[in-house]
Amino acid sequence: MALEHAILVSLLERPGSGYELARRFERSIGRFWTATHQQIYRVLKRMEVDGWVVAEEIGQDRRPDKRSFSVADSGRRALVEWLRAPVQPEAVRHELAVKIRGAAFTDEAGRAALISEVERYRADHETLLYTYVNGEKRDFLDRESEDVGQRLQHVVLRGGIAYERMLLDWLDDVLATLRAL
Amino acid sequence: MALEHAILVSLLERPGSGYELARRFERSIGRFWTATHQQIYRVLKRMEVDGWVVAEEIGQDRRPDKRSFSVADSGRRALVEWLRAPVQPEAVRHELAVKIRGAAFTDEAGRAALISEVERYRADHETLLYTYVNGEKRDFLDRESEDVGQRLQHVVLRGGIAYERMLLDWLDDVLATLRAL
DNA sequence: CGTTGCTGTGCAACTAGTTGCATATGGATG
DNA sequence: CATCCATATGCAACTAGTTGCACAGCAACG
Repeated sequence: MALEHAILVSLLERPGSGYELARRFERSIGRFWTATHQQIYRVLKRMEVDGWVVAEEIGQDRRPDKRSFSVADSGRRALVEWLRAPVQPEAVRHELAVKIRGAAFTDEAGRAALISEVERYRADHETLLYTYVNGEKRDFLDRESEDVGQRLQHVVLRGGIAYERMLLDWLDDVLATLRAL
Repeated sequence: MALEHAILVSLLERPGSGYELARRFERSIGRFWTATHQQIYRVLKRMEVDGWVVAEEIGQDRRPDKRSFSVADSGRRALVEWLRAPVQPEAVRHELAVKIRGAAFTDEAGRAALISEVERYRADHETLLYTYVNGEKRDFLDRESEDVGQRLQHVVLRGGIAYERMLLDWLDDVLATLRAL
């Protein structure tokens, strides 16, 4: 598993509570590793038991108290060790591709419905691309003065942007192909 | 889940045994939906119980007997219905991106090891790209004369090619960034 | 003052997927 | 003749991830 390690990276970048982590997984980290808050709390508990992270109770005035987590030495060592291990081959699950090949086995109306779905999917990813591009403009203005962490976050974001651009081009190809059937 | 549906598409394209399906999932279908033979046999059994597929016993001379599956009417209806449903947002799990951001928290030797890993990963995907491109040349010579199924398979393959090209470009960016740290 | 909404934490049950193992036929290699 | 490889099917145990639900504080709105 790598959720532990994604959490370690996120907490090393900045300590935070389970709730804050969950919100980060909806945004930045979640672009390449999704997780729900339930899963995060469960894994966080295990990591605390294993001594990878330590919690600090923080009482808050206008909000419920929270437990802010930081990475302990053994957690950092675990991360460094994991970084050295070979990258596991990804488990690809691209539902849309299955549906496109499945379109050969439905009727005209079914294909029309799929075209609508692809259009909606394309619009969502176009929005996502703009979000990324705006985030890049906002957070990575001056490439020369970036520190190590920022450079690495930036190159990962550039990957997201490249992916979304490639996806939009391909979706146009898909739409043209479906419409021409 | 969509493994059922991926199997339905594969069996509609051509009936086959669990073993044959497993081999297809290592190649064509597995480019966008991975599954092991154990999982396939289990799901296939459930699909048979549900009446989505029917098996035919085939005795073979030089090989163990096999059970060849075809899609039944109710399976085809289930697929058509699923095709109409909205595409679920993908659960992204991109381990390499986590490792790249994690590289901020290791030492020089750790980053060197990561660079080697990225190089290996890049070489693997370059090989994969050549496999796709060769497959395209072999199977999709004459775009005008393609039937519906081939056109759809081809557009999905073009997606795989576009993805691999984008990935290689990005990995070069990653390598340059890591080396310049 | 009731509802909605954000912050904050978590359990329980379920589903999907992985890993390790088992078994059998028969061809090819050394 | 033993071993390895490809074909062929499957169980059992485990791990990871999803879904549904619950509870609590406090602020803002009407």
